[in-house]
Amino acid sequence: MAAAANLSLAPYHHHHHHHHSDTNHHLPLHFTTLLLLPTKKRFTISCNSAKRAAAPPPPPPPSAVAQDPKTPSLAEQLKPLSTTTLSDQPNETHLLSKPKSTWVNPTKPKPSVLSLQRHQRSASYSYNPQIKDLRQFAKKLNECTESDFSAVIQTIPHSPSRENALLVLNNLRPWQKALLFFNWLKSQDVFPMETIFYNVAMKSLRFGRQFQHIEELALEMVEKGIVLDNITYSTIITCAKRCNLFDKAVEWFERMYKTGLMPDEVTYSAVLDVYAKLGKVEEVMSLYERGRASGWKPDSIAFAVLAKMFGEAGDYDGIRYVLQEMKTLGLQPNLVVYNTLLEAMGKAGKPGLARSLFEEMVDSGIVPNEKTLTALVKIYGRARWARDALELWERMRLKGWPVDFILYNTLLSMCADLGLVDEAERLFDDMKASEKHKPDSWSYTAMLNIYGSGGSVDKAMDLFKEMSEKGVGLNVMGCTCLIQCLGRAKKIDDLVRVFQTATSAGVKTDDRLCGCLLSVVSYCKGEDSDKVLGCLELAKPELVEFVKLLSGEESNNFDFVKEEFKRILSNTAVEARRPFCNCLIDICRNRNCHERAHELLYLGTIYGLYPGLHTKTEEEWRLNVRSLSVGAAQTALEEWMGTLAKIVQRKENLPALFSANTGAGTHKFSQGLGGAFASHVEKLAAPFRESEEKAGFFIATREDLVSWVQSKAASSSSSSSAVSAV
DNA sequence: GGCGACGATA
Repeated sequence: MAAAANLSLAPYHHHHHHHHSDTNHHLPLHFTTLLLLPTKKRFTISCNSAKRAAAPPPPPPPSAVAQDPKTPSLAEQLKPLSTTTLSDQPNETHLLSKPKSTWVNPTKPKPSVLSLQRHQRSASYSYNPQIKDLRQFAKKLNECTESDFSAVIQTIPHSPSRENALLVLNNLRPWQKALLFFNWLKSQDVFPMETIFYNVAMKSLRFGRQFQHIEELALEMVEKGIVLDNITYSTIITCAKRCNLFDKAVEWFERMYKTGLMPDEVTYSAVLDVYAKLGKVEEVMSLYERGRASGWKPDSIAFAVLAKMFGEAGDYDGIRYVLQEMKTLGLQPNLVVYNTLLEAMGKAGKPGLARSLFEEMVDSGIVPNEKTLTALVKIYGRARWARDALELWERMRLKGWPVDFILYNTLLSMCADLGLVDEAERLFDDMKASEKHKPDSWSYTAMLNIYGSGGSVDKAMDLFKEMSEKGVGLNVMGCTCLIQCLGRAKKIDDLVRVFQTATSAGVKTDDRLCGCLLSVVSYCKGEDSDKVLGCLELAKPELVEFVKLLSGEESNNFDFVKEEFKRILSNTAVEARRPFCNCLIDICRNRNCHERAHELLYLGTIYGLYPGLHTKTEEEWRLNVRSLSVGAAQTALEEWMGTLAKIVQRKENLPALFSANTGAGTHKFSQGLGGAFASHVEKLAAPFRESEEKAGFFIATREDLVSWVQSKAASSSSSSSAVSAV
């Protein structure tokens, strides 16, 4: 409960006071804050921010509102908002006192911002006794071919009156039919085409994602002088959004803006979503505040949009802002908003707050659905909170909360990530026993992941057989898990068989799978290595070529290797680049090409594959090898020792402490790194010792290191350097 | 007898 209170109380607080103009000092703190700060990580909440944020000063007099003689574009309007003042609570006189305000609709004599027009469904329709016939007719139109259309249209059971025509148009699903019918209506010329006909036709076109056609209709409306209303604009905008034509969506909103039409709540949230999907957080917040200032009361959908946006940005303060705003407006989050907020909390890295928000939701009487639980399971999994995840699962079963495939599979992959083998098996059996949710290829993948990373080759292969028996397709990830497992068990013939089965069944190989094959190559010899390279040859031939180049007899020059390596990396998915480099380094070391291994580590570093490999503070220099393979970590250690030796010899300043972080091996792939590192330290006789307090750390003091370098120089130096030293 | 002209979540 304490955490729940935490969530909603602290208001926004900003640190960036520059740009803070005098003109907006009267606005509530959160308002100006949001408009002024740079997009990324704008806010940090400090503990005392709640105390510092006093009650907002009163709004300015209406005359303080800036005016423009011409109608500027929306972009122009949104930008200067940060230095422009707007009233928080406008009223009618306020608006009428500035007739040129962009947001006043010139076609309407009495603009009412506060009561936005929303269509009243009941009012626009009355009961139509011919509905059955007309629906049947619409069905016939839907099902006929386009060439039969003109014949079928003649069989219309009743006269195409305005209401009848609307009813039919409304029931035409395929956009082609809607467009044909719409054009037919126009050719009949029995009544004038009103806005609603265009809107209904556009709905169908949007369903078919026909933005081109929608835009043509809209331009036709403009040309014929038919009024475009909020429904028209929001249909156009959401269609553009669905077609990923975000610039078009903005363009049409700007157009609407220029006509002076007031957006209603639907248009607001549609446009906010467009800006949010474009990553334009500043614009979203400007528009949000502008809307609020002109009397718009944001609803749950608008807040879901905002929450999603802040979640995507991992912006925790933004999430708090949403909660605060809802509270201010006296709006209780609904299920969707809670789900969005929960997911946002997860993305912002706040599992504890997500958990308390979830409890708050349940306490308020809202029953979680599949999406809620999926979001939460993901969060607990990522936080490695096995206990919370399993307790949640238990609670789901007890309460009979809804489950679906995604939730089941999310639970399974959570078990895979946390190494919960027994629980995963139980869950998998549950799925097999259930009627509705038999394990699918995702479920099998999660199980293959568990058995694969746990080294249970036989169980993994049993699953593989079971899949083909049950007709469940193997996907790339399952294939990768299986191959990794077979590789470690040195069952290379099985590996090749799995690879061939998968590819001939249509599995498209990806760079992760190639990285997995490459890692098998790195620890295989002779014939085995050739077999795996044979698989890799089919998936990524240039990589095999590069492996041959690395161990080739001909002495390749560095620049050539560099160019080839760069070419391969740029044709490789980002997430597979470091694994490639790690494996290639391992391959070099296993083939005694240590020089080349160092070159590859160097190249990997300059291509940004190992960010944070070295960190330096005043007191401590650290080598961070957690994301490196064994060979790469050894290479990095050698490199570091060489550099440190030079620094000692040059008598430059050194910190008191040196450390190497291998990680404690809790992650399934990093196991064994610590041990391998320890033995390499021993081989080099480097003065690092495993830390007793911090698992996964190797420590050396400055004194140890200096004396090691000096003794090494003394023992290994030739007589000439010994002479020069004298 | 009961008619979806506009917006949100994995």
